[in-house]
Amino acid sequence: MTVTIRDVARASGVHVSTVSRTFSAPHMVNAATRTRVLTVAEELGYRPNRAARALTTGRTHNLGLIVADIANPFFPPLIKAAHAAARQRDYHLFVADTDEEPAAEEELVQAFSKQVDGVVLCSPRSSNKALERLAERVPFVVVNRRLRGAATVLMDVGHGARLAVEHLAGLGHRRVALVSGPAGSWTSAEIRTAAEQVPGIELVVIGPNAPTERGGFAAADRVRDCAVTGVLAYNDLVAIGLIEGLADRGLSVPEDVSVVGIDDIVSGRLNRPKLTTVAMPTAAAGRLAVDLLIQEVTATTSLETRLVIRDSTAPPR
Amino acid sequence: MTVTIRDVARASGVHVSTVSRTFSAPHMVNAATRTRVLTVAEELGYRPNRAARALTTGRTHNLGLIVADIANPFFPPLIKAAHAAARQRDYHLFVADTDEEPAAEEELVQAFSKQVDGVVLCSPRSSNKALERLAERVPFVVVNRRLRGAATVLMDVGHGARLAVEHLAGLGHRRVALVSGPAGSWTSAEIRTAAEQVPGIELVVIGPNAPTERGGFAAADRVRDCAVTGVLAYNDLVAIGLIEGLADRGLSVPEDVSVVGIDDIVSGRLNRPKLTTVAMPTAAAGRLAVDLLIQEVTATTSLETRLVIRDSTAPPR
DNA sequence: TTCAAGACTGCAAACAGTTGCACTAAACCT
DNA sequence: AGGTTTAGTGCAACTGTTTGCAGTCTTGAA
Repeated sequence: MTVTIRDVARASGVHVSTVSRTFSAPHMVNAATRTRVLTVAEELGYRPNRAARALTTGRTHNLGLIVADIANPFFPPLIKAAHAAARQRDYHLFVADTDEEPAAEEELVQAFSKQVDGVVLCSPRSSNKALERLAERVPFVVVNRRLRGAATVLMDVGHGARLAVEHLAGLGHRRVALVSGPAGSWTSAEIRTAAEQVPGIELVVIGPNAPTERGGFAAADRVRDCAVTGVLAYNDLVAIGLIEGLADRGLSVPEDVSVVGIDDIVSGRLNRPKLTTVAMPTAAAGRLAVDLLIQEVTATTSLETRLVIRDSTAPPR
Repeated sequence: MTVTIRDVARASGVHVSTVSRTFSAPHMVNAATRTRVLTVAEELGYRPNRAARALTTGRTHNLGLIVADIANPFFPPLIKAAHAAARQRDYHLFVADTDEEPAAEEELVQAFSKQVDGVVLCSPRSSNKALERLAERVPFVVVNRRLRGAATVLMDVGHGARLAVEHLAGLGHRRVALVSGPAGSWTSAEIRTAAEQVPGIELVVIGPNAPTERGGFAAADRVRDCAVTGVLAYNDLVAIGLIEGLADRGLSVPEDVSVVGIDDIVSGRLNRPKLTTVAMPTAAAGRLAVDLLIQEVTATTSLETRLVIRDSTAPPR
């Protein structure tokens, strides 16, 4: 049924090992035989079986990518870039979704372990111990989480948050709210410590909140009650939900309160008002993560973020 | 290094075949030995090697999913649902992105073929012939494309388009534009033929257009020039771009012109005005596609769509 | 008591490749 | 001419698991 290396060997009058080598070590075989084997292989429609190859070499040429929620608009650009980078080096990409369930991370890594050469873990929520245990099973790189000993790619959201709050300060705001993210999120912690350090700004922290539009919507009451003129939201979805919630309460953005988001998802660009936000280099992170994985270098890199000023911020009344 | 079935066999004093059976055919092994093997396996941290298993059984327990553009907001919910369905049956999912390049479809399927038990192809653009050729290599199901002989899941966008145009008619519109999608798209053709059949409506077709916000933006001039009061756009991104383009030209939605999109992506819900749109059951399609694949049934199913009326449509001036 | 049936388990041959080693023949060097 | 290197190829063992077949040991029935 399926054509194997032996069929090609027979049809081209050489031993299987020669066929094997024309594919995995072409320089070791005579040019003439090589082309003969290749044409025969082409005719027969032979493709090396990667699973079988993996068995002896131990390398699968597959990578795993684990995110909390594929449908969260933050991730697709990252996934896309990771896929492109993998493809470029002839790797295939498993994609998995933990559904925001930390336990699923561990299980997925385990399940992947024999089938991939490495996995990239985005914003993992598992404990350090659990991650270290996993590191013994399969190489991985973590994105947006600090982890000793593992390859890491960080997006410098702290810097972005500082820029955002400074932007608000520059517009004349003095009292701003931080509508924070879920408890235990590295990103959320980074944002907070950075925001707190901006001089001349009185920061009130509201949270933790779900990292969703709904979470932002639900925080609207508390934002209104704490008498701020500016808000930094955990991410764009939260910002959009918050803007909607504020509108329901008669407050308009940016006239009554300025809101800045984080991530720069497309919905933010399409939203009215267009969101001022901290652009996260998600594509670069995805690409870099798989490159690190493939090259087996364990470095920790921090990617630049930048502030994109659009229409949701203005001087206070 | 890595613990194999032999290690478990040795440690629990049975033959490897018994260990194998405790995992793949538990009912064939004595309860006592089974538990012994399982505890030993647990202690040693043994996980069956799927690649090796695939070699003898021919089943990899992997599936492939190919879409045109992972970052297109239409797809992530589909991918997520497909992943969940796969996971539920202990399958892993390769995800790939053709970058809107039809040639990539064929190449990706080829590359996947030995490594998956089947692939789901979303809105493929390859020729029928090419697809039939691929069908010989690996089972697949196509989404949003009609293909004889292959398992198919369709979203009944024609019906949705008809509802949309009827909705406009009901509001009193008489002349509406169809801002169509890319040439050769099955979906676009479906929309068109359905929209043309609504009585009492004079339809002017504008296109083909890129299926993006930019495409919609670029169509704004032609929409203005053709003196319509209502528009059906190929998808929500086009609709949003169009609304923006119209605003630039001093036309507001829905006061001056009503716009209805298709897909019901989140950006449409978050957009101002909130988009009236045809909701596509993407999650259901993803789930169904992998179920069909796993169960190896080749049926063709058509999923219901429905009209969601929000704020971008109103009676004409 | 004897025999057949059934429940477990072991044996060994696959599955589709890779790779260290051995071998041959040609090319190169004095 | 003789020896040494080198290029190319074949041989066979190995990767981790499954599975048809055969063997052993119980168990139940006649």
